[in-house]
Amino acid sequence: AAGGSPRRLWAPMAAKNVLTPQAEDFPRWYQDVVAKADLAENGPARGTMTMKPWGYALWERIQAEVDARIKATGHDNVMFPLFIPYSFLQKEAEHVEGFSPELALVTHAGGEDLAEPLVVRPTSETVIGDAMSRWIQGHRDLPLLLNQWSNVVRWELRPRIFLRTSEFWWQEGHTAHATREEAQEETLTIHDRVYLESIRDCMAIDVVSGLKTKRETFAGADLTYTHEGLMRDGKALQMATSHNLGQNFAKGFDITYTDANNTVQHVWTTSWGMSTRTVGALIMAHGDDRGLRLPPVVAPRQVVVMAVKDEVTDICADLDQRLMRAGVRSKLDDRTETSFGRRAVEWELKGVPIRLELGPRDLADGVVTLARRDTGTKETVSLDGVADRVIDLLVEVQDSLLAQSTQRRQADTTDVAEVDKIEGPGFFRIPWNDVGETGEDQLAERGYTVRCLVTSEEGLPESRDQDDLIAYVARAY
RNA sequence: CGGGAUGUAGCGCAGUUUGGCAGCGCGCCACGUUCGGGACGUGGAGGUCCGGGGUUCAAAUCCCCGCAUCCCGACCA
Repeated sequence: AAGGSPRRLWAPMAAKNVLTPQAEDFPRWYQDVVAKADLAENGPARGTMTMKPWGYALWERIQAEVDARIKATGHDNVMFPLFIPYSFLQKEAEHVEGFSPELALVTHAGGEDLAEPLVVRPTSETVIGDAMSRWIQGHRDLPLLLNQWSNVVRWELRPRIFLRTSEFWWQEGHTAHATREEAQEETLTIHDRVYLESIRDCMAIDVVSGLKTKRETFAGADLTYTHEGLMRDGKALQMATSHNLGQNFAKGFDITYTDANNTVQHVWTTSWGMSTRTVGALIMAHGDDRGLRLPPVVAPRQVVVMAVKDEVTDICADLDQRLMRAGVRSKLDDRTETSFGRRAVEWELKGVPIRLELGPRDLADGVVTLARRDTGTKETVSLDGVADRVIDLLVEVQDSLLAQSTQRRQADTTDVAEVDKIEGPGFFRIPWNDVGETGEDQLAERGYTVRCLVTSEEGLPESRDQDDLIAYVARAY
């Protein structure tokens, strides 16, 4: 390296150590995991994102789990237009006011200026509300349960890969009901079943579930429920929201039905969404110094079978097949022309929960070496019993990751009596009566927000006016 | 929009102060040796130095204008 500066000479060494997380530069660590796990890269336009195969496979797994749960609650999938006439947004006053600053508008198309600008959808309440007004006539048309998987655009000022991109992919559910009670029940069912199960049971992330304050409520909603996860650096992240929209959109779009008494009534609607942000949450909640750690339920590959030497690839292929027949998402790595260390590191960075390493020495002993990604430990298991052991261990790893998430959330939650005592990372529990909207504004000046309100039993409140509410306060992404 | 930086090979960067052959690491290609935890050697390919204008014998480098990106803040329904 003639003429090379000292810094240049140790660049390869430094490159191996960039994953070390430090509180003050956690986002940097996060970006390194995204890059080294080969999940995604920044897109050509500001704040956009190109998802790479491993990142997409992970998102696809999350989608599959969420979609199955949505279908189980009786919803049908639909597809609505990407472009929405600007006038649609203006039909609900709070909605347009809330979204205006971050809208992407198409003003020119087909070689001429458009008579009316088109909004690239930031969410689809308006265009779906327009359809609902035609699709719903009588009470026999209710409830109407729709879900859409789509990309939406919100021109946020500070994009961050996966966590807040200008364009993101999500699932948005939209429903219409005959009564307020039914709409509220739907909102809570989605929140407690579809979303909580997806986040807690599939992604192994423990959350605080509650009601948003007025300040944080979705533009156009009466009530917004949220799941707030706590990331490794003590900052909270909103992982999914469900909205009871009351009759706000029903009145704006004239969505009415004739009830059993031949009276025309406005419907009650809900909407709810969960996005690619959850991939970011997964990284931030479970990642460690060696990269991503994936919970087995959402891992695109749960096990990778590594052939250490060429002569064992056949037996490794058999093992891979055996695992797949046993219902395990297994992958054979027979790239023996690439060094073992490089391959092992690649699967670690990508977060595959279990690696099975099989070489001639193992084969001679009738065993296989099993490496756990979450703990970094290795064990030797007999070749005959490996499938059973793998299945048990996948469950154990899943449980262990959730337990770690729960433990972190509990350890990082502090009870305080005054707003002034809130300082540092983690959640702070404080009676909502002692905060109020004034206290909320004061907290905002110091970078804190009320993430959500819960009842004294940690349950979901039915209204923001209950007396016993506890506020969860934290810094947030 | 306010404050601060940056723009040079696919990626990460040096070179700009003091104008003088376009460089380094990683990655990529070929061959060989390796390869039970991020291998090494030799050779090679790869460039609109963000764009436009100016100064000069000569500009990545100096001057002017523009554009883009990143960081801090505001904003994040």
